[in-house]
Amino acid sequence: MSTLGFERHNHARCIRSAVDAADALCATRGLRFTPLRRRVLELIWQCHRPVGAYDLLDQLKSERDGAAPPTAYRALDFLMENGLIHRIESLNAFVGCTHPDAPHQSQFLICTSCHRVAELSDPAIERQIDTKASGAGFQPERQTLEVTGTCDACAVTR
Amino acid sequence: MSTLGFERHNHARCIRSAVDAADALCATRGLRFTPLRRRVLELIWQCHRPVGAYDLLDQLKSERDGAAPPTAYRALDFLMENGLIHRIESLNAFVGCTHPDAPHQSQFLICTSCHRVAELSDPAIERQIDTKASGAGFQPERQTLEVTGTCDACAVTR
DNA sequence: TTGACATAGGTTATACTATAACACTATATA
DNA sequence: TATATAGTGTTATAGTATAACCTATGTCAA
Repeated sequence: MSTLGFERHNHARCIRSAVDAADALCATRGLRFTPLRRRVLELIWQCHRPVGAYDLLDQLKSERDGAAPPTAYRALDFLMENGLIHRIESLNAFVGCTHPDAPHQSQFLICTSCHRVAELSDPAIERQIDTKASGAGFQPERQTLEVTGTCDACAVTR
Repeated sequence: MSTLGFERHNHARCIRSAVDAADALCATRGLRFTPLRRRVLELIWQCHRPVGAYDLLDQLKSERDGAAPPTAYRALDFLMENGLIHRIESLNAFVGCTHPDAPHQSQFLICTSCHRVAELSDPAIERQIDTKASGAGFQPERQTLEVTGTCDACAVTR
């Protein structure tokens, strides 16, 4: 089974399991998974496309009074710090992490046609980058890999 | 000799050679390397730190009347389209390309201490990413790899 | 040489993204 | 239940990028 996220799947279950996983993870780590943080994570998981902070904010505004940029950004910061979402740097947008339990670097395939993204999570690539950086006398801390192109589905229907 | 850019070097010559190379490249390709574009490239090469568009703009404003955001962004677009500079996505900033002659993907080491960056340009990593993406049914077009951490010099003097 | 076209740059306005700072509330726990 | 800490509300502002329209300049064919 592919874990790439471009394939068809039961999305309602997909959202639920992401939120449940976050719930469990927060419980384990003693983190406060507040209604706002939970809601923001749900909104991000509505689709496999990266969501902008202000798109999120628009939604939050329609649901609660007085939502303002910090409302969104603080929740996003919490979710990022705890590995529940990733930031796609090249899009200034956020996407749910598909395996928040295992620490890993940010690796994404981004389809420029349907705008869906898939998390790559290739430990071999991660290691190779790490090795190369270290070999150059650099102490690597965080990697961001973003590959744009065309996903399977979009290539077929072209 | 390392090509990583963190080491000491004759920087005046470094700028000059970058601009000369750009000159030659534009001549070869029939591109118009206008005074504005040349100046923006020079400003970017003033240091090996990524430069923000508005830092650049401040400098341009002090040199020419009526410089406005589009003044900077258009020159930056030209330089990027032609591989003379790269955009560091995680910093919203721009840095000179160290080998604009050879097509390659964006690979950077970014020191969070001194804020200098070095271009990695590792074809093996590039290939591995390409292979992995293709294997997942994705047609890769552009790769962006950004590694943050601590450079050699900063690690020593800590 | 001149006119037509395309490219580059000037100018104004605005959209989009993110954070600072301070007040208030909720929660955890001693 | 007092206290400390974390979370959120609220207002303001900083930082990044593009749209749209206009003028100037370079290019090239007739």
